[in-house]
Amino acid sequence: MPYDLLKQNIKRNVQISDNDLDIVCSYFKSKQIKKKDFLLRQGSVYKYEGFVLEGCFRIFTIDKKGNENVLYFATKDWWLMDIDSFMNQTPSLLNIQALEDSEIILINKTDKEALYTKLPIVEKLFRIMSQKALVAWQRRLIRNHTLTAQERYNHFISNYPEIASKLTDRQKSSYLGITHEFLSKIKKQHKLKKIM
Amino acid sequence: MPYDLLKQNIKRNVQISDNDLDIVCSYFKSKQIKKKDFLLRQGSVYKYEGFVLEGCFRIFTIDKKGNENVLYFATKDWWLMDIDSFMNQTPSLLNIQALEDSEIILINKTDKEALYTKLPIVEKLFRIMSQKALVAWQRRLIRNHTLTAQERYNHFISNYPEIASKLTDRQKSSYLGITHEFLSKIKKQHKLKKIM
DNA sequence: AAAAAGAGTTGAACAAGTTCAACTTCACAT
DNA sequence: ATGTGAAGTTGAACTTGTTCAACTCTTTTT
Repeated sequence: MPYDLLKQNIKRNVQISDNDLDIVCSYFKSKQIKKKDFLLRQGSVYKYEGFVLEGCFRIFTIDKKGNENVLYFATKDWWLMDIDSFMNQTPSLLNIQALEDSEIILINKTDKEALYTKLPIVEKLFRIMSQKALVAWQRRLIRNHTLTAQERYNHFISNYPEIASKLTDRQKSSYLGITHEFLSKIKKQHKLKKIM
Repeated sequence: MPYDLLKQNIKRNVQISDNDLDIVCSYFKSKQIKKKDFLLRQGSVYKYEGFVLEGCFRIFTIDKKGNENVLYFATKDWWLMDIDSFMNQTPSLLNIQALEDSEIILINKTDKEALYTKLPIVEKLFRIMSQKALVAWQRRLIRNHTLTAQERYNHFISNYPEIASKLTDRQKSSYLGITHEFLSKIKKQHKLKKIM
């Protein structure tokens, strides 16, 4: 049952019949992605919305100075969407890159629109998912305003240990909005505190 | 037609019949709020979702150190929602306060659920609105990571001049995630640059 | 197995933003 | 009209985080 993970994920958000679940699943197609390959590159249009079955992705932008800025990571059981580009079919500001060999399932825009029409419950599903995501983004912004880099680092590794364990320090620092040099110093401080 | 503003707002997001629009509007009740009064206080449960007809609100948290942290402002034609508290009917982390005498229209949770069931288009409406909001939050986080306080200030006042004009510098600084003293210094720098 | 590239660490000098305290200016309630 | 409190300004000392360069340690590529 390769789609079991997707089904469980959906059931956590809406009440849906097994039959409808099967219909939803039938719209998705599986895809393997090799480590370091891109699912999407800045400037091109995002044609698929995805759900990660296995592996790990980073979603990031590159600013004018050439710095990479990670918006978020997506591992097993996470949705991969570039809402802006997907919804409006405009060039994306984001890159989506696999950090390890990964497997995802994809749905394209036309099929998704069809699915919304065929099964109104899907509309509700994405409404609820989007609202939950919105809350998460708001909380992250508050953390960025109120916590120090040290505190944000601690929050990240204790709240997302599975993801953190797959990442290099450079990737973590990019997500936290600090330089990798400073993250290194934070970790040293942390160790010193433990010893004392 | 006091609900014209709401109707126009909705029509910008979904195609909807005038009849359905009237039904949607009939679920909202108007409320006047005096300057400095709270629509919601941290710790209480948010029972209504609102749409601003006139005036201005600030949505903010107070952290452990006692600092106020503005998440966003809402003026005329903006939605006022504390999604987390409203969706799950749990105590809110947010405060919503009127910055001037204001008028909003409200819908309560039970009625909103009823509306979702009665008119599936409303489900689509809020799905689309949430997704658009999500994009805006992601972009704001990127700006926070990549821009200096100076640049964020410039971005804010040039992108939201109407809102900015209603705010004190303290409120702006709280939204930008800096101290009001530093904002004052930024403005001075800015003026000096203009002169030279 | 060697070479090359990427990842982490460290230090010194620097820049960005904060804190605190003192002062000025403005709004508005009485 | 006046007093009071909130809003804005400024400076000095401070903290947090950056930059750049040098070095080490792994990984990956060949």
